[in-house]
Amino acid sequence: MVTLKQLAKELNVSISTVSKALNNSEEIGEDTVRRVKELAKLYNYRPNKVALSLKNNKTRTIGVIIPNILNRFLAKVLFGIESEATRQGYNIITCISNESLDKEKESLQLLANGSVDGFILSVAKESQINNEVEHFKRTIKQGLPIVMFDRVAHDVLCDKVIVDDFDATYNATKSLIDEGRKHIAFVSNINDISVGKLRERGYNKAILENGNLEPLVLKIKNKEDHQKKIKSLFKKNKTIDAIVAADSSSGIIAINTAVSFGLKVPKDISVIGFASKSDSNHTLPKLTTIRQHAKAIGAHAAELLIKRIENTGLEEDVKTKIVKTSLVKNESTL
Amino acid sequence: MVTLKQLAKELNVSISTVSKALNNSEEIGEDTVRRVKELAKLYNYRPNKVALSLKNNKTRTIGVIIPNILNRFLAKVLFGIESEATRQGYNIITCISNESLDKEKESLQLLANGSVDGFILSVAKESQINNEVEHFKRTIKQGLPIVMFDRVAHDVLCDKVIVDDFDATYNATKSLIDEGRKHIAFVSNINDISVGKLRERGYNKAILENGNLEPLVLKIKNKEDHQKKIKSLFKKNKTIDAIVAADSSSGIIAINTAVSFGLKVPKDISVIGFASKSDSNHTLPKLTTIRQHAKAIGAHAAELLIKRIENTGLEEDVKTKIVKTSLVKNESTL
DNA sequence: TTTTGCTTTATAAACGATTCAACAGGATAA
DNA sequence: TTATCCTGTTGAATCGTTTATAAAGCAAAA
Repeated sequence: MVTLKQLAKELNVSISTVSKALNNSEEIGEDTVRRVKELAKLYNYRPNKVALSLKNNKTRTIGVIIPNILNRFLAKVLFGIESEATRQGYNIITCISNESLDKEKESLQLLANGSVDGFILSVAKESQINNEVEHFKRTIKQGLPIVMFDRVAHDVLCDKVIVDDFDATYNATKSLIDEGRKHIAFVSNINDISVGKLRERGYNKAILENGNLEPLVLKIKNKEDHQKKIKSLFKKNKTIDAIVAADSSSGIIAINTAVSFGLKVPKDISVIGFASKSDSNHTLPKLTTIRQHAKAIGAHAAELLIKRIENTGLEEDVKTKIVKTSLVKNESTL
Repeated sequence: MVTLKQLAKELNVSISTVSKALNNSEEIGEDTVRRVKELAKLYNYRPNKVALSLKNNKTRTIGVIIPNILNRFLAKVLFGIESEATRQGYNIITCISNESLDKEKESLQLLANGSVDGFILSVAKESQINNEVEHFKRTIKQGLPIVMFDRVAHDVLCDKVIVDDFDATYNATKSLIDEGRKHIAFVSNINDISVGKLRERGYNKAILENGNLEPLVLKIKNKEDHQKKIKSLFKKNKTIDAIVAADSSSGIIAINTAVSFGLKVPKDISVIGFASKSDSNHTLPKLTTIRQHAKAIGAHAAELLIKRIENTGLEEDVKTKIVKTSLVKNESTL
């Protein structure tokens, strides 16, 4: 990589002259500017990012800590973050916490040494279960802003981007009631995280509001055989005529299980689930889904963080942005 | 963030004394070392990463350019890269090329300014179609090593990690022949990339080796309705009794379509596809899959790159590592 | 002639760390 | 007494930038 020093030497001028010439400073003579720019172009000179970061005490880099990259929703949020960050001239350093509290702590520590200007993260399952938030607070106190998305820690004062989980399942359940469904079950594989609990509450509210219905909730633990549990739900409850799934896997498995049991979807049974577009297009019939607009969530998070990074001093109040879900009617509902 | 300077001032010693004390230098007196370490701990001092990078001309950061983060395989490779990189004390900066040549070029350019020590990437679709490789060569000439995985550019001299795509479909097809299948179709949604072509050739070879069989290939373009195309394949070819799918979507859709047509899987028809574990567990029956060991691929790529970064000078010959697939028999084959 | 002002370029400091070279000051050897 | 050797510490250079300050050269004004 060429440096200012090398250009300066070859041109027989000082380093500062070269720097100023490249930055179109008025101070430098036209002729010199031209000569400098020509040589810089020839050698494809780019200012060294690391040197700039040191000088400016800004890295234009965001640390992103994701619990699980194989989760389609989280992957898509990451995509949104990357897009918006790139658009604004920021890079992202990605760490995967693997749902582990220790890895999450470690990643924060490791990047809070000048590597990044701030963090975007979704809280690891283990951290949520243990309600551990000290590491977040410490990071913020160190002067590094955090934006949390989806799974957030309410006790931490920082910007947040969340989904209207409660309303989403409430509305989905209501739409099934409006279809005339009488035995609506709720299936969840994510009952240990905040988001999962909110979704269950939304379902419950819709069911209980209607005096004639009984809630029926199946909570599946991570280690259990997902297909088996759902199959036995169907076997034990022959009257089920609709399902609200709190996560992508549950929705897909539910629809496939129903079909394999010879049930007609959506004639005999309706299914609504949280899923990405591509996942919902893979089932047959195509799954009616609650779309979370993951990319937009990521973009909002990046936007909020960058704003905060660039407006330190202003100390604005923290914001919570709610990204509304939409119910996309496909073929698995009436 | 505390700096050496601040510690030095508070302790009334020089910066170099503090630095040496923290690095356990023999030169510094015991007592001083203790005092320095205590204060450093109190203030939670961490050496500034940016300053170190500038000094050492090494960032311990890897640039990763991924065509599409929503692809489960690529996401899992990223996971493998991240794990291995973290294990070796490296960070990763992730860029998403979105299958675009321009974005790929841009990302390389943008990070080749001292931000990273090298690159791991899978070639964007557009770059492969146009057979554009100059930007890779330029980067390598600049002194930044590249490791390519999965979709590689054969004309570029660099380390590579690939899958035995040809053998994978060859063996899968043969196993279907051994089951006694007579009408084996090949379905692909990725025919425009190198990997897809290799997979088709493996299938073709197995079919043609057996004198009695006819190849039947369905190539689906990205814009087409995936489900529709596969449905019409079934309708037009009632005798199909097995399917080899070149990509995850095709396999899943094929199995769901077969089931919805009332075919018994695997009694009437077998399906084999490339898929992740979780995707193959979502179909019913569970999809027999060609497993690519994506995480291992990522880990190998990171290992190769780090080795090359740390052994510059040695100028070893470039290596191509082939990670063998395995055929995991689930419930969609006999 | 001297002062003032303008244009253009150079010098130096700073960011935060490491490390080579220098240097006190006391102990030991010659 | 003087040279030599430790021990513990400090100063300065370096990485690649930017930028405030200094300065050089020259023309115009006083």
